[in-house]
Amino acid sequence: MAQQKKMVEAITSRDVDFAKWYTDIVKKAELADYSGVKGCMVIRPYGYAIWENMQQDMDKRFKKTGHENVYMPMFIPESLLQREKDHVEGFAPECAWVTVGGSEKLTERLCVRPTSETLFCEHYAKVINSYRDLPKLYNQWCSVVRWEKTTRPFLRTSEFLWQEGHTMHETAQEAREETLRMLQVYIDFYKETLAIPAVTGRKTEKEKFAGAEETYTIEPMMHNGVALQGGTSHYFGDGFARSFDIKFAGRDNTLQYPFQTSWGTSTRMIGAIIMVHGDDDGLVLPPKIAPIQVAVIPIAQKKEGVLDKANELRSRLIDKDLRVKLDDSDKAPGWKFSQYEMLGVPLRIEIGPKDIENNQCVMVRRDNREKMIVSLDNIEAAVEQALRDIHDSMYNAALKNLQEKTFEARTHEEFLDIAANKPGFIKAMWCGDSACEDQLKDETGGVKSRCIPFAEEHLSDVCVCCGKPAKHMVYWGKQY
RNA sequence: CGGGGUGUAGCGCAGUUGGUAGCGCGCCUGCUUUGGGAGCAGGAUGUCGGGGGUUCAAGUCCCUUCACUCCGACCA
Repeated sequence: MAQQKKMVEAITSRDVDFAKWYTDIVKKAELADYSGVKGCMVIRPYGYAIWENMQQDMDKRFKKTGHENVYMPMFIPESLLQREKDHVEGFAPECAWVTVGGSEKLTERLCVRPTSETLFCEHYAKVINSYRDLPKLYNQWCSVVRWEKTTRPFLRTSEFLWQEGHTMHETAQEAREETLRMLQVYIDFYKETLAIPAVTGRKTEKEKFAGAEETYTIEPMMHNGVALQGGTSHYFGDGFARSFDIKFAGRDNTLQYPFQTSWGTSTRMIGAIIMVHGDDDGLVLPPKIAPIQVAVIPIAQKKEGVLDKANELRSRLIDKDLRVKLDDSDKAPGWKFSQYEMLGVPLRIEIGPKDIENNQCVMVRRDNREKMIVSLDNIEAAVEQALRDIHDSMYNAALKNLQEKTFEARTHEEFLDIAANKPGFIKAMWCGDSACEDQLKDETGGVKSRCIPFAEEHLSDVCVCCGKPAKHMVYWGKQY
């Protein structure tokens, strides 16, 4: 066999051109396609199946923590949006507006929701009257629109799918606990489901959400060392409640303002999966969310008994609730191997006449190409074990990348040197002044504070930028 | 929003001094194949991104729009 004579659908190497590699995978793994609508993408069945699997997993976690799903309107009247000053200032530049309905010009224009805090608040004002109505733990699955200047599939599109949780609590303490609880849900989801490790912590004043008192973030690192804000959880205090006049009668029979949180993750996570786990042969999907977990490839399938055996194998695995595809198309086996690698299918099983003779099959892991000859007697257990192993290996490989690309800077020169020469995160001390964040960003061409981690280390006494006494250790890095 | 690039068959591309549309892959049919992107034979496929202009004649020149992409400024 002439090996790889024609790489028909070859993709750009990850190390040669990361950006092109990324879009190649989006297209060739059939995750999404460009549409005729500026800045918007078509999420194709395979990409949407990944999103559905993520949704199901997260939704269970939200329900387990006591949340209920609701649906709010997709339009926000301008007057409603303007109720909270910081919020509207933050979002005004990226709002899309509806000004005409039918042929009538609207008396008040409608914003296509960029996020739904204001709508939740308007509703909460009606349904919260007593401390007995609290907490309100709502979540919404929907799409939102942000008029972005430049877009990239999954990472930044004008419209994107997401979930937004919005909760109201009797006390600040409870709301703060909720903010951190949901951040932890995200951290667990990233680790247990997406096999993605991340740095987490609190955003600086400069980087926090418009209208929030505190913003917490999960920041996974992509293979090339660039960060992606992977999910955020906000504590609002009672600021929105005051702006929207949400009041409840407390246990002491006084009128009080409730305390609020919101938290969100989006289809951007699909971008993270691509850039954390993918390689030069295509996508590599974490088994938990892979639309196809096992691809069964029959060899010499026209030979007597091969397809029967392959079908039997498929049925046995499906009985274990595994997502299995048996590809009995008349493509050559080598073509199928490459195709399912491109699609990131975690496990491939080859079964041919020789295997059947020996009551075995060949199992090949997508993540490390390891080939295993496995007896058909307890193939179910072997597959389930392999999928667990794949998940763990993927997580560990991503963790290794994160650790190897995290550096410490103690001086200004050191910081600039690392920023210029070593892609990744930089740990460095900071005085707390946003002017230093601005300066470092300018000097480095885009390195920004990612977060103040929960467990800060003491690297030195002074700010890496201005030399004044340091208040915090901050993770810094470029972001998508 | 500034600077570059691209738009021709499903995909990737070629198309010269303007002269009537081409290649590879894929697709369809048949036969042979099957353990890393199979072989042979036959076949189908185009508003040349849209609009306007110059010309006897425009994929090609001019104007104008739209979309995509990369690099900056702004952001889930």
